[in-house]
Amino acid sequence: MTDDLGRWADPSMLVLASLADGPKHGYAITRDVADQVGVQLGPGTLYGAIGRLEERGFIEALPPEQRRRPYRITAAGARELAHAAARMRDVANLGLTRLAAARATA
Amino acid sequence: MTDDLGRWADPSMLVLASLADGPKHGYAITRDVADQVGVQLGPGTLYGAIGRLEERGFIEALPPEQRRRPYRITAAGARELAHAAARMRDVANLGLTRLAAARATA
DNA sequence: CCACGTACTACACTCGGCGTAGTATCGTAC
DNA sequence: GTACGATACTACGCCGAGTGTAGTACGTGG
Repeated sequence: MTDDLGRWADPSMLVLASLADGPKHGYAITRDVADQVGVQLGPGTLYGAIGRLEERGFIEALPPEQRRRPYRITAAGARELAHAAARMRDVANLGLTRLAAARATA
Repeated sequence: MTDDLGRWADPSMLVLASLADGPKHGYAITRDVADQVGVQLGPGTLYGAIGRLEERGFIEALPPEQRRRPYRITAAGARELAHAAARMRDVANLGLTRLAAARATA
C-alpha cells in the first residue's frame, strides 16, 4: 500500500496521465510517475495496467525500438482520461469542501 | 465496473467524503454518495469499506439507533481525507494539464 | 397481516494490485 | 572479451478489495 488510505488513484490513471505527455515505453512511464507523483510502480503493476489499457483501446503500441516497447495514448484514451480526471477532481473537491465546512461549523 | 476506466475513486474515499459532511449510518451514506457522485454502492462494497476504515481508525461507530449503525469521521480520518483528496486533485490536474498541452502542441 | 422500503449481515467470486524471480540487452570499464 | 550494473521487460502467484446475491429483520402503511 502506497498510502494509508488505499489508493487515491489507480495505476491505470497514472499511466494514462503519463502518456498524455507524449509516447513513452514502460520503464520511462515508471520514472515519469515516480518523478511527478512520487509513486513507484512495480513491473507487475505497471505492465498489468498497460495491458488492460491497451486491451480497452485507451493506449496503442508503437513499433518497438530495440527492446523498448513504446505506447501512445489514443483519442479514446484521451477522452477517458479527461472524463475520469474531471470526476476525480470533483470528488476530491467535494471532500475538501465538506472538510472545510465541517471545520467552520465546529 | 462503474466506469470504463476502472475506479477513479475508491469506495473508501467516497465513504470518508460522505462522513465529512457529518455522521451517517451505512444506508444514508449509500444515498448520499449516489446523490452527490452518482455512484451506487452495493452492500458488500459499502460495509466492506466501512469495516476497513474503522479498523484503520479513520471512522468510529456511534451508539446504534434502532437498527441503524451510525459512523463518524475521526480526526485521523479527516487528516487522511484532506491528504488523499489533495493528492487526488493533483493527479487529476496533472492529467488535465497534460491533455490540454498535448492538444495545444498538436 | 402482508407488502414494501429500510438497514444490515453473510458469503462467494473475480480481478486488479503488487512483489519476486527470471531473462535479455546495452554500455562501460577493466 | 568478459564481467558487471543499469535498462527493459516477461512470467507467475498471492492476497485483498470490489462487487453481486441472498438472506434477515424491523418498521410502516394499506
